[in-house]
Amino acid sequence: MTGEPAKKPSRIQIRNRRRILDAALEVFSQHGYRGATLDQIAEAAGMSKPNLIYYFDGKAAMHVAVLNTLMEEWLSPLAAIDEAGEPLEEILTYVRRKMEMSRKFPRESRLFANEIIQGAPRMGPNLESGLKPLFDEKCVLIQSWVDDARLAKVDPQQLIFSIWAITQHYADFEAQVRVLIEDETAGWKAADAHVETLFRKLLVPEITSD
Amino acid sequence: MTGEPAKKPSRIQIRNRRRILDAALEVFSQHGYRGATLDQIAEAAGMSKPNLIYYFDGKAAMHVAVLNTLMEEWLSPLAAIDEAGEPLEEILTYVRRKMEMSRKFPRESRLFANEIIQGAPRMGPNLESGLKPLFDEKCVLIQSWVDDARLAKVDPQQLIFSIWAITQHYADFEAQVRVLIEDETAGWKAADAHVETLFRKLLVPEITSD
DNA sequence: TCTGTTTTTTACCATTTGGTAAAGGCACGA
DNA sequence: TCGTGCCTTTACCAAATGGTAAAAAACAGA
Repeated sequence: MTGEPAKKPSRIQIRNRRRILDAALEVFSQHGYRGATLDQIAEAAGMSKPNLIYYFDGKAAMHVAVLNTLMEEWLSPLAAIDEAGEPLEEILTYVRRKMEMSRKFPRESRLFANEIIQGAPRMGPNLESGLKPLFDEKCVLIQSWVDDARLAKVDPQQLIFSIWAITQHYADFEAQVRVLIEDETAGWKAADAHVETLFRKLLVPEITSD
Repeated sequence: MTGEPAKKPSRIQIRNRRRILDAALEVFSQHGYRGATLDQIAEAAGMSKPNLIYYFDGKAAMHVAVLNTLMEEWLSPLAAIDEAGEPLEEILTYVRRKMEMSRKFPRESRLFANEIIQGAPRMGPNLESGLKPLFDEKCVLIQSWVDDARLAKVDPQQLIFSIWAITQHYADFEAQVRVLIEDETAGWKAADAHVETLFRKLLVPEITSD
């Protein structure tokens, strides 16, 4: 029923596909889909343009491949929020992991940012099917924590948006941050401390009287 | 010393320049600099492509013109933070005005976001000369408020980043927000309340004992 | 080593795109 | 009414860009 035999990919295929995806990530994240050219990607991947087409069925397919490849990893910190854990600590851990990802994978962050800002023209369905269910699930979980007074009263949806906005800001708007903050290392340290404080103050549950 | 005589622009010039800038804003904000085409802008402006070039010296010049035209207005809420005002109320007013701008001028927000994400290749100097002085000035002000215990201890730079990140998120990532939030009107209301709470909790000064 | 298959490259090509040349249209004062 | 100078458009162009054809090169199994 699956149509094609789907032969096992050779070692060369695996290596080259990886190289192309990495090059594509580099170029797409810096210039956006439209601004990226196959020549740029080819050069970054160290191979000729037609060879890209040999491995991926055109520019659009390459873009989708990059997005899909990274999507799961990108959402893994959210997925890792544990129902059984201590609510405040779970959320703060999530925040810390997001900050870490902004630092380690700014290209991935900008790739998604570019796509979303431009209206997610090539990722729309993926948002519905991949992101939305996970988002909804975690919102329900956080709401239950709020209802049990284990977190301060907060709108789970808005909370997650805030976390995304702040943590990804450091990667997405890095060019601006760099202009405004002289010492980069100190800046990151201050950012970590600030974000920790901010969400702690927002989320620490009130002392109830009953 | 100013070189050209700089004749007064005719009514037609004023009208058409405005129309072009608006069309350019529309197209640039949706597709980014590279993704936008002169044909798209021409169509949006309701005139022929060479006519654009008659009014603006090429695509890059148009982009810079749009950015510069909007820069001042975009920063006006930050500039409006008043040294003489009540600290917490000043900051919250700033936050509210930023939220309002996200709602009313999402195109402007996305225009800047696109530019910054891609490394501000055409706006770099403008950030240094236009944004940085204002940013530094307001950081000093906020720091003085903190030192006087009129605000909770907070890193002014990080505070401003947080405000930008959260408020602009609703405009820049609207495509994502729309997928995840069903009721748009309710979403905006919740956003307003959430943002208000978040920054109030962060900034309300501790009761000091001495 | 020989052979069939996979991988890669060298020309190409059609379209798109930023920009130009030059002529036509139009408003407005003399 | 007639120029005169501002405005606008119709062709065009050269470069860039996504993609193809087909041959060369590298590779793997017998």
